[in-house]
Amino acid sequence: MRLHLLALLAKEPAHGYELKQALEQTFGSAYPSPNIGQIYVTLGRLEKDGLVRAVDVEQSNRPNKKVYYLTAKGRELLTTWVDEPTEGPRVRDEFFMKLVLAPLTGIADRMALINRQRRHYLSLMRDLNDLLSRTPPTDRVAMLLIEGAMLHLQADLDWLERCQEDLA
Amino acid sequence: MRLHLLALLAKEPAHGYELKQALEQTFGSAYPSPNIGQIYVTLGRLEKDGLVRAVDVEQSNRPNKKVYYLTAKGRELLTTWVDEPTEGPRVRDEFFMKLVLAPLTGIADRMALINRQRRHYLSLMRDLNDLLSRTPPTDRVAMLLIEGAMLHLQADLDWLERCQEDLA
DNA sequence: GGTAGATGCATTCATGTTATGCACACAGGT
DNA sequence: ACCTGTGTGCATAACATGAATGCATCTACC
Repeated sequence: MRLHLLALLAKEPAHGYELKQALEQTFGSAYPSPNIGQIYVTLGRLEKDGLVRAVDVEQSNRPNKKVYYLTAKGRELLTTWVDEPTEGPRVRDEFFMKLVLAPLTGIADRMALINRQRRHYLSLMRDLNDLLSRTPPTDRVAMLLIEGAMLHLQADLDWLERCQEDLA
Repeated sequence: MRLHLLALLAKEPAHGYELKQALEQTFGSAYPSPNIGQIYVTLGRLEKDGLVRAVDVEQSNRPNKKVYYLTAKGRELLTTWVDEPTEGPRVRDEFFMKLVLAPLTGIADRMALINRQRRHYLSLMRDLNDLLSRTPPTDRVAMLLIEGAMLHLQADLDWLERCQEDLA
Protein backbone atom coordinates (compact mmCIF):
# COMPACT_ATOMS: atom_id res chain seq x y z
CA MET A 1 0.00 0.00 0.00
CA ARG A 2 2.73 2.47 0.95
CA LEU A 3 4.60 1.94 -2.26
CA HIS A 4 1.49 2.11 -4.40
CA LEU A 5 0.73 5.55 -3.06
CA LEU A 6 4.33 6.64 -3.53
CA ALA A 7 4.17 5.53 -7.15
CA LEU A 8 1.05 7.56 -7.79
CA LEU A 9 2.57 10.57 -6.08
CA ALA A 10 5.67 10.21 -8.24
CA LYS A 11 3.46 10.83 -11.23
CA GLU A 12 1.95 13.95 -9.71
CA PRO A 13 1.14 15.37 -6.28
CA ALA A 14 -2.32 14.51 -5.02
CA HIS A 15 -4.53 14.37 -1.94
CA GLY A 16 -6.12 11.32 -0.34
CA TYR A 17 -9.45 11.37 -2.06
CA GLU A 18 -7.80 11.80 -5.41
CA LEU A 19 -5.52 8.83 -4.82
CA LYS A 20 -8.50 6.63 -4.12
CA GLN A 21 -10.04 7.63 -7.42
CA ALA A 22 -6.78 7.14 -9.27
CA LEU A 23 -6.48 3.59 -7.92
CA GLU A 24 -10.05 2.78 -8.86
CA GLN A 25 -9.67 4.24 -12.31
CA THR A 26 -6.30 2.63 -12.97
CA PHE A 27 -7.22 -0.87 -11.91
CA GLY A 28 -10.89 -0.91 -12.74
CA SER A 29 -13.68 -3.04 -11.45
CA ALA A 30 -11.66 -6.26 -11.31
CA TYR A 31 -9.78 -4.82 -8.41
CA PRO A 32 -11.13 -4.47 -4.89
CA SER A 33 -10.73 -0.77 -4.32
CA PRO A 34 -8.78 -0.07 -1.15
CA ASN A 35 -10.42 1.36 1.92
CA ILE A 36 -10.30 5.14 1.95
CA GLY A 37 -9.49 5.22 5.64
CA GLN A 38 -6.42 3.13 5.06
CA ILE A 39 -5.18 5.59 2.44
CA TYR A 40 -5.22 8.47 4.92
CA VAL A 41 -3.58 6.39 7.63
CA THR A 42 -0.87 5.38 5.21
CA LEU A 43 -0.32 8.94 4.01
CA GLY A 44 0.13 9.98 7.64
CA ARG A 45 2.77 7.31 8.14
CA LEU A 46 4.54 8.25 4.94
CA GLU A 47 4.71 11.84 6.10
CA LYS A 48 5.99 10.81 9.51
CA ASP A 49 8.74 8.82 7.79
CA GLY A 50 9.70 11.79 5.64
CA LEU A 51 8.77 10.12 2.36
CA VAL A 52 6.14 12.70 1.47
CA ARG A 53 5.33 16.27 2.51
CA ALA A 54 1.85 17.72 2.87
CA VAL A 55 0.61 21.18 1.94
CA ASP A 56 -2.79 22.51 2.96
CA VAL A 57 -4.79 23.90 0.08
CA GLU A 58 -7.84 26.04 0.66
CA GLN A 59 -10.75 25.75 -1.69
CA SER A 60 -13.84 27.82 -2.18
CA ASN A 61 -17.07 25.83 -2.25
CA ARG A 62 -15.23 22.69 -1.14
CA PRO A 63 -13.61 21.42 2.02
CA ASN A 64 -9.91 22.06 2.27
CA LYS A 65 -7.55 19.41 1.03
CA LYS A 66 -4.07 18.28 1.90
CA VAL A 67 -1.90 17.79 -1.15
CA TYR A 68 1.02 15.41 -0.73
CA TYR A 69 4.34 15.76 -2.55
CA LEU A 70 6.98 13.08 -2.92
CA THR A 71 10.29 13.92 -1.24
CA ALA A 72 13.75 12.90 -2.46
CA LYS A 73 13.80 10.20 0.18
CA GLY A 74 10.44 8.94 -1.03
CA ARG A 75 11.61 8.80 -4.61
CA GLU A 76 14.65 6.87 -3.53
CA LEU A 77 12.57 4.27 -1.71
CA LEU A 78 10.33 3.99 -4.72
CA THR A 79 13.19 3.22 -7.05
CA THR A 80 14.52 0.50 -4.78
CA TRP A 81 11.03 -1.04 -4.74
CA VAL A 82 10.87 -0.98 -8.51
CA ASP A 83 14.39 -2.33 -8.88
CA GLU A 84 14.08 -5.38 -6.69
CA PRO A 85 12.03 -8.36 -7.86
CA THR A 86 8.73 -9.11 -6.21
CA GLU A 87 8.45 -12.09 -3.91
CA GLY A 88 6.84 -15.29 -5.08
CA PRO A 89 3.44 -16.82 -4.48
CA ARG A 90 1.98 -17.44 -1.10
CA VAL A 91 2.94 -20.79 0.39
CA ARG A 92 0.46 -20.23 3.16
CA ASP A 93 -2.68 -21.43 1.47
CA GLU A 94 -5.81 -21.02 3.51
CA PHE A 95 -7.69 -23.93 2.05
CA PHE A 96 -4.75 -26.19 2.55
CA MET A 97 -4.65 -25.29 6.22
CA LYS A 98 -8.24 -26.36 6.42
CA LEU A 99 -7.59 -29.54 4.51
CA VAL A 100 -4.86 -30.60 6.90
CA LEU A 101 -6.34 -29.39 10.16
CA ALA A 102 -10.02 -30.28 9.79
CA PRO A 103 -9.63 -34.06 9.72
CA LEU A 104 -7.59 -33.89 12.93
CA THR A 105 -10.68 -32.68 14.72
CA GLY A 106 -13.03 -35.31 13.32
CA ILE A 107 -15.35 -32.58 12.10
CA ALA A 108 -15.09 -33.31 8.42
CA ASP A 109 -13.33 -35.67 6.06
CA ARG A 110 -11.01 -34.70 3.28
CA MET A 111 -13.10 -35.88 0.35
CA ALA A 112 -16.04 -33.76 1.40
CA LEU A 113 -13.80 -30.71 1.78
CA ILE A 114 -12.17 -31.22 -1.59
CA ASN A 115 -15.44 -31.73 -3.42
CA ARG A 116 -17.02 -28.70 -1.87
CA GLN A 117 -13.99 -26.61 -2.62
CA ARG A 118 -13.91 -27.75 -6.23
CA ARG A 119 -17.52 -26.68 -6.68
CA HIS A 120 -16.63 -23.33 -5.18
CA TYR A 121 -13.63 -22.83 -7.45
CA LEU A 122 -15.66 -23.77 -10.50
CA SER A 123 -18.29 -21.28 -9.51
CA LEU A 124 -15.64 -18.60 -9.09
CA MET A 125 -14.28 -19.51 -12.51
CA ARG A 126 -17.70 -18.93 -14.03
CA ASP A 127 -17.88 -15.57 -12.30
CA LEU A 128 -14.51 -14.58 -13.68
CA ASN A 129 -15.59 -15.60 -17.16
CA ASP A 130 -18.68 -13.46 -16.85
CA LEU A 131 -16.64 -10.57 -15.56
CA LEU A 132 -14.22 -10.95 -18.43
CA SER A 133 -16.96 -10.94 -21.02
CA ARG A 134 -18.49 -7.84 -19.49
CA THR A 135 -15.16 -5.98 -19.44
CA PRO A 136 -14.67 -3.59 -22.35
CA PRO A 137 -11.72 -4.73 -24.50
CA THR A 138 -10.22 -1.28 -24.15
CA ASP A 139 -9.56 -1.85 -20.47
CA ARG A 140 -6.40 -3.91 -20.87
CA VAL A 141 -5.39 -3.62 -17.25
CA ALA A 142 -8.65 -5.02 -15.93
CA MET A 143 -8.56 -7.83 -18.47
CA LEU A 144 -5.05 -8.84 -17.49
CA LEU A 145 -6.01 -8.82 -13.83
CA ILE A 146 -8.93 -11.11 -14.51
CA GLU A 147 -6.86 -13.43 -16.66
CA GLY A 148 -4.26 -13.60 -13.93
CA ALA A 149 -6.89 -14.52 -11.39
CA MET A 150 -8.13 -17.23 -13.74
CA LEU A 151 -4.67 -18.71 -14.17
CA HIS A 152 -4.25 -18.84 -10.41
CA LEU A 153 -7.66 -20.37 -9.99
CA GLN A 154 -6.82 -23.05 -12.55
CA ALA A 155 -3.64 -23.78 -10.60
CA ASP A 156 -5.78 -24.18 -7.49
CA LEU A 157 -8.04 -26.59 -9.31
CA ASP A 158 -5.09 -28.62 -10.53
CA TRP A 159 -3.70 -28.68 -7.05
CA LEU A 160 -7.00 -29.91 -5.71
CA GLU A 161 -6.77 -32.95 -8.01
CA ARG A 162 -3.25 -33.52 -6.83
CA CYS A 163 -4.34 -33.41 -3.19
CA GLN A 164 -7.19 -35.77 -3.90
CA GLU A 165 -4.89 -38.35 -5.45
CA ASP A 166 -2.51 -38.13 -2.57
CA LEU A 167 -4.75 -37.91 0.45
CA ALA A 168 -7.50 -40.25 -0.69
CA MET B 1 -4.58 -17.91 12.56
CA ARG B 2 -7.50 -17.94 15.02
CA LEU B 3 -9.14 -20.84 13.29
CA HIS B 4 -5.93 -22.79 12.95
CA LEU B 5 -5.42 -22.72 16.68
CA LEU B 6 -9.03 -23.66 17.31
CA ALA B 7 -8.61 -26.66 15.04
CA LEU B 8 -5.55 -27.85 16.91
CA LEU B 9 -7.32 -27.36 20.24
CA ALA B 10 -10.27 -29.38 18.95
CA LYS B 11 -7.93 -32.31 18.64
CA GLU B 12 -6.67 -31.92 22.19
CA PRO B 13 -6.13 -29.16 24.76
CA ALA B 14 -2.71 -27.57 24.61
CA HIS B 15 -0.68 -24.55 25.69
CA GLY B 16 0.94 -21.94 23.52
CA TYR B 17 4.37 -23.38 23.18
CA GLU B 18 2.93 -26.76 22.32
CA LEU B 19 0.78 -25.25 19.57
CA LYS B 20 3.81 -23.70 17.98
CA GLN B 21 5.52 -27.08 17.87
CA ALA B 22 2.39 -28.76 16.55
CA LEU B 23 2.17 -26.29 13.67
CA GLU B 24 5.82 -26.74 12.82
CA GLN B 25 5.60 -30.48 12.99
CA THR B 26 2.35 -30.71 11.02
CA PHE B 27 3.36 -28.45 8.17
CA GLY B 28 7.07 -29.06 8.06
CA SER B 29 9.85 -26.98 6.67
CA ALA B 30 7.96 -25.82 3.58
CA TYR B 31 5.84 -23.68 5.81
CA PRO B 32 6.95 -20.44 7.44
CA SER B 33 6.36 -21.20 11.10
CA PRO B 34 4.24 -18.55 12.75
CA ASN B 35 5.61 -16.14 15.29
CA ILE B 36 5.30 -17.43 18.83
CA GLY B 37 4.27 -14.05 20.15
CA GLN B 38 1.37 -13.99 17.75
CA ILE B 39 0.15 -17.34 19.07
CA TYR B 40 -0.11 -15.99 22.62
CA VAL B 41 -1.82 -12.83 21.47
CA THR B 42 -4.32 -14.85 19.50
CA LEU B 43 -4.97 -17.23 22.39
CA GLY B 44 -5.70 -14.22 24.58
CA ARG B 45 -8.24 -12.91 22.09
CA LEU B 46 -9.85 -16.32 21.72
CA GLU B 47 -10.28 -16.49 25.48
CA LYS B 48 -11.70 -12.97 25.61
CA ASP B 49 -14.23 -14.00 22.96
CA GLY B 50 -15.23 -17.09 24.91
CA LEU B 51 -13.99 -19.53 22.28
CA VAL B 52 -11.44 -21.17 24.58
CA ARG B 53 -10.88 -21.41 28.33
CA ALA B 54 -7.50 -21.46 30.05
CA VAL B 55 -6.36 -23.49 33.04
CA ASP B 56 -3.12 -22.88 34.88
CA VAL B 57 -1.02 -26.00 35.29
CA GLU B 58 1.93 -26.10 37.68
CA GLN B 59 4.97 -28.08 36.74
CA SER B 60 7.98 -29.15 38.72
CA ASN B 61 11.28 -28.45 37.03
CA ARG B 62 9.54 -26.33 34.42
CA PRO B 63 7.82 -22.98 34.24
CA ASN B 64 4.06 -23.12 34.70
CA LYS B 65 1.93 -23.42 31.63
CA LYS B 66 -1.56 -22.37 30.63
CA VAL B 67 -3.53 -25.12 28.98
CA TYR B 68 -6.36 -24.00 26.70
CA TYR B 69 -9.57 -25.95 26.17
CA LEU B 70 -12.05 -25.45 23.38
CA THR B 71 -15.49 -24.29 24.50
CA ALA B 72 -18.79 -25.21 22.89
CA LYS B 73 -18.88 -21.79 21.26
CA GLY B 74 -15.40 -22.37 19.91
CA ARG B 75 -16.34 -25.73 18.48
CA GLU B 76 -19.33 -24.15 16.82
CA LEU B 77 -17.24 -21.47 15.14
CA LEU B 78 -14.80 -24.11 14.00
CA THR B 79 -17.49 -26.15 12.28
CA THR B 80 -18.82 -23.13 10.43
CA TRP B 81 -15.27 -22.45 9.23
CA VAL B 82 -14.90 -26.00 8.02
CA ASP B 83 -18.31 -26.05 6.41
CA GLU B 84 -17.99 -22.94 4.30
CA PRO B 85 -15.76 -22.97 1.23
CA THR B 86 -12.53 -21.02 1.28
CA GLU B 87 -12.25 -17.86 -0.76
CA GLY B 88 -10.48 -17.84 -4.06
CA PRO B 89 -7.06 -16.63 -5.13
CA ARG B 90 -5.77 -13.18 -4.55
CA VAL B 91 -6.67 -10.71 -7.26
CA ARG B 92 -4.39 -8.21 -5.62
CA ASP B 93 -1.09 -9.23 -7.14
CA GLU B 94 1.90 -7.33 -5.87
CA PHE B 95 3.99 -7.63 -8.98
CA PHE B 96 1.11 -6.54 -11.15
CA MET B 97 0.74 -3.40 -9.06
CA LYS B 98 4.35 -2.68 -9.77
CA LEU B 99 3.96 -3.42 -13.45
CA VAL B 100 1.12 -0.94 -13.81
CA LEU B 101 2.34 1.78 -11.48
CA ALA B 102 6.06 1.93 -12.21
CA PRO B 103 5.84 3.12 -15.82
CA LEU B 104 3.58 5.98 -14.70
CA THR B 105 6.49 7.39 -12.79
CA GLY B 106 9.03 7.04 -15.58
CA ILE B 107 11.31 5.12 -13.26
CA ALA B 108 11.31 1.88 -15.19
CA ASP B 109 9.84 0.37 -18.30
CA ARG B 110 7.66 -2.68 -18.46
CA MET B 111 9.97 -4.95 -20.42
CA ALA B 112 12.76 -4.56 -17.90
CA LEU B 113 10.38 -5.32 -15.05
CA ILE B 114 8.98 -8.40 -16.76
CA ASN B 115 12.37 -9.80 -17.65
CA ARG B 116 13.72 -9.29 -14.18
CA GLN B 117 10.66 -10.84 -12.65
CA ARG B 118 10.86 -13.85 -14.92
CA ARG B 119 14.43 -14.48 -13.85
CA HIS B 120 13.32 -14.23 -10.25
CA TYR B 121 10.43 -16.66 -10.71
CA LEU B 122 12.68 -19.13 -12.49
CA SER B 123 15.14 -18.93 -9.65
CA LEU B 124 12.35 -19.54 -7.14
CA MET B 125 11.24 -22.50 -9.19
CA ARG B 126 14.71 -23.99 -8.96
CA ASP B 127 14.66 -23.47 -5.20
CA LEU B 128 11.33 -25.24 -4.93
CA ASN B 129 12.64 -28.13 -6.97
CA ASP B 130 15.62 -28.43 -4.67
CA LEU B 131 13.40 -28.27 -1.64
CA LEU B 132 11.15 -30.94 -3.10
CA SER B 133 14.02 -33.28 -3.80
CA ARG B 134 15.31 -32.84 -0.26
CA THR B 135 11.91 -33.54 1.29
CA PRO B 136 11.49 -37.10 2.54
CA PRO B 137 8.72 -38.85 0.55
CA THR B 138 7.05 -39.76 3.82
CA ASP B 139 6.22 -36.14 4.47
CA ARG B 140 3.19 -35.94 2.20
CA VAL B 141 1.95 -32.66 3.64
CA ALA B 142 5.18 -30.82 2.97
CA MET B 143 5.38 -32.27 -0.54
CA LEU B 144 1.86 -31.15 -1.38
CA LEU B 145 2.60 -27.68 -0.08
CA ILE B 146 5.65 -27.42 -2.28
CA GLU B 147 3.82 -28.76 -5.31
CA GLY B 148 1.07 -26.24 -4.71
CA ALA B 149 3.58 -23.42 -4.60
CA MET B 150 5.08 -24.69 -7.85
CA LEU B 151 1.72 -24.74 -9.59
CA HIS B 152 1.08 -21.18 -8.50
CA LEU B 153 4.52 -20.13 -9.60
CA GLN B 154 3.96 -21.68 -13.02
CA ALA B 155 0.70 -19.74 -13.24
CA ASP B 156 2.65 -16.59 -12.47
CA LEU B 157 5.14 -17.40 -15.22
CA ASP B 158 2.34 -18.00 -17.72
CA TRP B 159 0.76 -14.76 -16.71
CA LEU B 160 4.02 -12.95 -17.21
CA GLU B 161 4.06 -14.10 -20.85
CA ARG B 162 0.49 -12.94 -21.21
CA CYS B 163 1.37 -9.51 -19.81
CA GLN B 164 4.35 -9.25 -22.10
CA GLU B 165 2.25 -9.93 -25.20
CA ASP B 166 -0.31 -7.40 -24.17
CA LEU B 167 1.72 -4.53 -22.81
CA ALA B 168 4.63 -4.74 -25.22
C1' DG C 1 -40.77 27.14 -5.97
C1' DG C 2 -39.14 25.31 -1.75
C1' DT C 3 -37.40 21.67 0.99
C1' DA C 4 -36.10 16.86 1.98
C1' DG C 5 -33.04 13.53 0.86
C1' DA C 6 -29.34 11.61 -1.89
C1' DT C 7 -24.74 12.14 -3.73
C1' DG C 8 -19.99 13.99 -4.14
C1' DC C 9 -15.89 15.86 -1.82
C1' DA C 10 -12.56 15.39 1.91
C1' DT C 11 -10.83 13.93 6.23
C1' DT C 12 -10.64 11.75 10.89
C1' DC C 13 -11.27 8.36 14.47
C1' DA C 14 -12.35 4.00 16.86
C1' DT C 15 -11.70 -0.66 16.64
C1' DG C 16 -9.77 -5.04 15.49
C1' DT C 17 -6.36 -8.24 13.31
C1' DT C 18 -1.82 -9.62 12.12
C1' DA C 19 3.18 -9.64 12.69
C1' DT C 20 7.72 -8.81 14.75
C1' DG C 21 10.83 -8.44 18.35
C1' DC C 22 12.31 -8.00 22.91
C1' DA C 23 12.14 -9.14 27.78
C1' DC C 24 11.56 -12.19 31.47
C1' DA C 25 12.07 -16.55 34.19
C1' DC C 26 14.02 -20.93 35.14
C1' DA C 27 16.14 -25.58 34.18
C1' DG C 28 19.81 -28.41 32.36
C1' DG C 29 23.95 -29.33 29.94
C1' DT C 30 28.98 -28.08 28.41
C1' DA D 1 30.03 -18.69 32.57
C1' DC D 2 27.29 -19.50 28.68
C1' DC D 3 24.08 -21.46 25.60
C1' DT D 4 19.87 -24.07 24.53
C1' DG D 5 15.15 -25.32 25.55
C1' DT D 6 10.68 -24.43 27.80
C1' DG D 7 7.16 -21.12 28.63
C1' DT D 8 4.83 -16.62 28.74
C1' DG D 9 3.93 -11.52 28.20
C1' DC D 10 4.20 -6.85 26.36
C1' DA D 11 5.30 -2.87 23.26
C1' DT D 12 5.08 -1.37 18.84
C1' DA D 13 3.57 -0.92 14.34
C1' DA D 14 1.41 -2.18 9.91
C1' DC D 15 -2.79 -3.23 7.98
C1' DA D 16 -7.86 -3.16 7.31
C1' DT D 17 -12.74 -1.92 8.04
C1' DG D 18 -16.49 1.01 9.24
C1' DA D 19 -18.63 4.78 10.91
C1' DA D 20 -18.87 9.69 11.84
C1' DT D 21 -18.36 14.46 10.48
C1' DG D 22 -19.12 18.73 7.65
C1' DC D 23 -20.46 21.14 3.76
C1' DA D 24 -21.88 21.84 -0.97
C1' DT D 25 -24.62 20.52 -4.91
C1' DC D 26 -27.96 17.97 -7.39
C1' DT D 27 -32.58 15.68 -7.77
C1' DA D 28 -37.25 14.53 -6.80
C1' DC D 29 -41.55 15.60 -5.36
C1' DC D 30 -45.61 18.02 -3.66
